[in-house]
Amino acid sequence: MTPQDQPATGKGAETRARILETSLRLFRERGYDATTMRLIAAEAGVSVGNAYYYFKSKETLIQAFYLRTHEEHLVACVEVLASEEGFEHRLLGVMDAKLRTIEPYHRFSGILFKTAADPESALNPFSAESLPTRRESTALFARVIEGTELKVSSDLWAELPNLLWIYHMGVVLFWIHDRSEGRRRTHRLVEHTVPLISRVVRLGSLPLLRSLTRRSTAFLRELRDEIELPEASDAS
Amino acid sequence: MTPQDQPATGKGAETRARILETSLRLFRERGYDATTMRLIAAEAGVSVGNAYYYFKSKETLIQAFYLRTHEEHLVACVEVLASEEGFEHRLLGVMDAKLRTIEPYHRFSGILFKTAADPESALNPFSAESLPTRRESTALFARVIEGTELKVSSDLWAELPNLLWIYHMGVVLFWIHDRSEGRRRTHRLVEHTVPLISRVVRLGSLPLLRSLTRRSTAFLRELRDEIELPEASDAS
DNA sequence: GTCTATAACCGGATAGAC
DNA sequence: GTCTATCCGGTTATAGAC
Repeated sequence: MTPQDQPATGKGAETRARILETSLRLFRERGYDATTMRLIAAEAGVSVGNAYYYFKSKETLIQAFYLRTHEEHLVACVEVLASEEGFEHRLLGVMDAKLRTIEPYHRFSGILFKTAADPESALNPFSAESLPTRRESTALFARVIEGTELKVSSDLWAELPNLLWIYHMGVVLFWIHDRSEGRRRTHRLVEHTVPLISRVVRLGSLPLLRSLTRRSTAFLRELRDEIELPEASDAS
Repeated sequence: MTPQDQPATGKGAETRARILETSLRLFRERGYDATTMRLIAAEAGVSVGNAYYYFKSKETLIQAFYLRTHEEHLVACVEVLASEEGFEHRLLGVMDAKLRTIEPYHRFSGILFKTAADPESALNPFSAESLPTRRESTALFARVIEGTELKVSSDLWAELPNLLWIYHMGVVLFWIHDRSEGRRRTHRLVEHTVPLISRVVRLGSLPLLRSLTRRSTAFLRELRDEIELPEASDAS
């Protein structure tokens, strides 16, 4: 139906790609607000109406950006995940890869979180529409803990990928607001919090903390089920 | 100079108030987007240009909303903070008061926090412009721990208000995305996490976790200083 | 110097012709 | 699938009234 999702392989696919590339370049170069739809259209050599034929709104272009950086992140993680074995090194590597992947877009990141914070927007990472992407992203963190020496209880093991995904969202939030040169503060944050997480996770297995861990994971699981199941409200 | 901050006590003060009340009412009734500046002006019985004379942008109206709910929250906390003595009860009371205060605005909270999330915006809670409000809000959490039986090391004690403020921001973020009836999920989240925080804080004093706590609080303090000092960059 | 009103401008989005 | 013309709403310029 709409040519707005999978460009498939028609003639217009090339036009679509041209508009997308142009807009991402302009976002990088001039930021989001300064990049008007009229400018994107002009630079891509199409009319405004035509740009809207392929992307139903300016925001939609952001979604394309998300997808792209996510894919780039996956690629950037391949090496660490293949070579490193320790939990800390793997997590650190994945987080570093993330920061490196999104850095070129820092200037335009403001708008990202802005739209991401809107509960109405399909772009927000907690929305039902984002579930597939979220699952994929969480799967990455599952790979971080798979095949490591990490010894944790099975209930924590099941929730850990989600917890790490949330942690990673928090880091991105910090990054967005980070005005230090080269995002120095965010890098320090990661370097400091990754070992912290590692230690806390290991501590969670101690008998002393067993009941606390168990209750927390149970609650987490319940919340997650409730949210991921498409509004299976009270009455059937 | 600008009549946009303190209305003082002139004749225009009444006009300003009328515009503000009208817009807040319309936001509640029709949502943010459906409330145009032209409509606000018409309903308030002024011209569009006049509305802009008192509020430099539509966003500014949101700032007024913030201020109002913050003040309402303070009032709503007076009782718990005066009567309760235990840390858990005090924190729970303050969080409950928060949720109760903002609940009437849940419908259009998305847009509110959307603009607040923009790093460029003076409205965002992490901005330099928000420092005074942030300090005030953090002070509220300092009052939560003051005069309780809570026994924690002095370094953690110093950082705890900030940590609780961040926790409270996270809860609000969850609340924004909470579509359950009566915000049931958020309430459960608070009920579950408050005791968890209490337990973790107490555990932090154990010898086993002493070094972990010390290193974390040191890092937190450093980060906070760096952020709160107005960009005291490398070179003087 | 305080306040008000009208007429634009600008950019996101849409309608409808080709 | 592509274009032109147009709408709509936030915002600003400007001219002036009290």
